[in-house]
Amino acid sequence: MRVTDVPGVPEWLPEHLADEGIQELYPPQAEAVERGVAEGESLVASVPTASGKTLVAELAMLSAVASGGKALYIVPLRALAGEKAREFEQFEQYGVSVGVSTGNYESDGDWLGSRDVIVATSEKVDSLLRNGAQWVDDLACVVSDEVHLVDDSHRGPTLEVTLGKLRQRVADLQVVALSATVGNADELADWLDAELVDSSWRPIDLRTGVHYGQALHLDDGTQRELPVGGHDTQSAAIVDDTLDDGGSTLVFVNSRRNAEAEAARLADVTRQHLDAEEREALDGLAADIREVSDTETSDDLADAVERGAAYHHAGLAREHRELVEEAFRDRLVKAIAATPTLAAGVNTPARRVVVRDWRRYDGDAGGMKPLDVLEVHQMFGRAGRPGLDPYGEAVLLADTHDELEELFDRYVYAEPEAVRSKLAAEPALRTHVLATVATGFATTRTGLLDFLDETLYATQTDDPQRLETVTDDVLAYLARNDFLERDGDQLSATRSGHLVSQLYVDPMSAAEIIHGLEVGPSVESASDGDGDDSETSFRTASELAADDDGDDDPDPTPFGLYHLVSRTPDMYELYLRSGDREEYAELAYEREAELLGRAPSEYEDARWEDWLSALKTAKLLEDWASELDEERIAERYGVGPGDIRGKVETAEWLLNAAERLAAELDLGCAPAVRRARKRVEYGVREELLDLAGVREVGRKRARRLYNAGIESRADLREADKSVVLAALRGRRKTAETVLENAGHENPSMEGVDADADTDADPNGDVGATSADGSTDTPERAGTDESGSGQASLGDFE
DNA sequence: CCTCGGTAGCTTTAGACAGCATGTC
DNA sequence: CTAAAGCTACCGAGG
Repeated sequence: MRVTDVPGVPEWLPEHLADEGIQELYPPQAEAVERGVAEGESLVASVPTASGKTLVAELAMLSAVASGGKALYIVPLRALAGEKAREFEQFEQYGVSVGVSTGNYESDGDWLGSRDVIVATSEKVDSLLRNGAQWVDDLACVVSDEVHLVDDSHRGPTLEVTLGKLRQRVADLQVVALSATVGNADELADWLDAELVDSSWRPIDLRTGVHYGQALHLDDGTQRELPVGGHDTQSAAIVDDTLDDGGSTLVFVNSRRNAEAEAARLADVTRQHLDAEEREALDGLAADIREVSDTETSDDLADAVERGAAYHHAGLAREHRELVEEAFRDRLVKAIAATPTLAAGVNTPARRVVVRDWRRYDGDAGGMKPLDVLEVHQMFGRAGRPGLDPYGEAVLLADTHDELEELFDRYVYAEPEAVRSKLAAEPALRTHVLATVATGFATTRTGLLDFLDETLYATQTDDPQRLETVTDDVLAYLARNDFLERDGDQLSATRSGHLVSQLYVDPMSAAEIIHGLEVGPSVESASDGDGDDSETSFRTASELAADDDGDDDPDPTPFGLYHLVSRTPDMYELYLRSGDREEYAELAYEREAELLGRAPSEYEDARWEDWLSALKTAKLLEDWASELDEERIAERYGVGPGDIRGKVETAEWLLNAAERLAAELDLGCAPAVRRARKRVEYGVREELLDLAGVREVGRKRARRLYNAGIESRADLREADKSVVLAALRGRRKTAETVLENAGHENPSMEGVDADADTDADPNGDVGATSADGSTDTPERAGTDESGSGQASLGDFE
């Protein structure tokens, strides 16, 4: 089918596509058009990666926009939202406006409602629905990318419920669901009342197979010699062979450590294939990588990149990942060893894909579990760049002949699994039942069950009772925690229930937070403890005054609050390593007075384990909020820069929720919670909060200013400019901007010289001392560097 | 004394959404 | 129901 023959599409589109080199539709695209995607028909397209799904979505969205409606494109990842929006911006020249909305990014300029095409994550769409976004009623078309993720036990239910709500709210809404090839695309189509295109067609050839011994065994029965030769590993030999042909390779492994070790090995191969120009470019890239973060992770990555290889996993900072992905697309980095981050993320195709590890540790299963066929096929799908590679090749690695045969049966010739809804689980229903009632989607138990009856789960289950049973359990839980009220069949959300729904936290997190804040420190009058009065000194004069006003509950400490939000189901747990149990059990005892709520006993195994794991997270957050540098934190907790950022972000979000809940319930500690949140947000100690609130002043600059005697925003306005300039290490432009942001009358630095007496020595920064800066436990003694941070420690002792 | 290689035993284990209001070194 | 790679400490041989 030619693009000129597509009905319903705006008239400028065929020419635009022709300019892009698209004259003829791919077979699955043509089939989608025949089923009416461009004329408002709902459709499930179950097709391989890179077989033109995006164009199918565009045909649907553009014809919807052309007939006066809006289109919504739902993505599973924030990073994908940006990528998709950039693709759709090609249509802005025809007057189609595009907006993005994710948790950390909102389209600038006009309000979302004025956009024709909106790209958002499923959670953000859910949240927008909960918060009453009006433009939803103008939607004509919704595209759901990677719908097979409804199978995901954590995030799948959100997508499932959100699609259900959109369909219920907007009559005749066109739903275009794009899926990887799955075992039961027909069931998805049934659920969405949609037409089905189920195809395995690909624009470029993908050969799959297994490498065993000295040869690549391919799915068409052929073999291709590929000797391991002098190489250490099969993957190294494959990378070498691919490079001989000018291609790049993606190697999937099952752990971060494996990714790093593999990258180091592959770098020995890739370095042999670099020319002088590439070496120079890679040196520059390595320097950029080191610049991103001062951690071992960052250094190791740079070392590999200098030699033309890289690793990729969630411990990397976002900038790291972006740099690596971009360099790989530019063919500068020749091989990447990656965890599954890369299989699901932004588009990074390679000539060859190697799935080195096909089993992954699963604690619940008690050992290594084989990857799903669907997951392996997703990795395979990264092989072959349309228009650039002549073909793609994806292989698994076998050690034995038996394994060779097993891998062929298990993955090469196997059909992907069926997608199964995970909705009927308490954690999922807890949040969605509350939101469904709070937003008025359902006002009765019957109405709620009717709504749930339209979900994928209901169409798939052979135990219809189960959904009802779990729903009743969840309703009881929500009522018990005062988020919901029941009156016979009637359901209504309480004020706090509404708030919890809008804040988008798990009701169980909210309940834990509320309980912790209400009960307060587990030991009475924590601040009157053992003379080490570290906790009260965090409080400002006005707070102490407030306490004198008859409120005799001590405020929770930041550490107590960090622990509280860290033990919430919304905070991903940090692993306890060997020795950690003892270390954090000791910390739990030392800081017992600060911890909020009832501590579990050491004999309640699972709870105690969670308690300690949360304590580890809390300590990390406290270190961050005590200006400990990234490098030390990464080393101390065995995490990467990406993990630190992730924890901090989640803590910020949950502490914001805690603050709002405290205010709503009149708990009085909202200001203390706010300060704890600000400290995590800025990564500073109490005394820098004011300074770090000035734009362009972060934890480092604030500390330097403070050490130079400038302790507040007001000081900054009246400060001697030469002192400010010296504290900011002589950066005139920065100093001007900072003064301007602080509200200085005349920020100009013209004619000002840095004050030679002001020492901007970074060692003046507070180092590794922990926030209480007092107890001399062995574990801390070694990190207390002589003389560091004297100026500020006084405030804590 | 140092280096290299081999090995036994121990340790560790993927990912990433959301609120709100604006911005690091 | 189900593990395995990588790292470390250690040993012995060779230079």
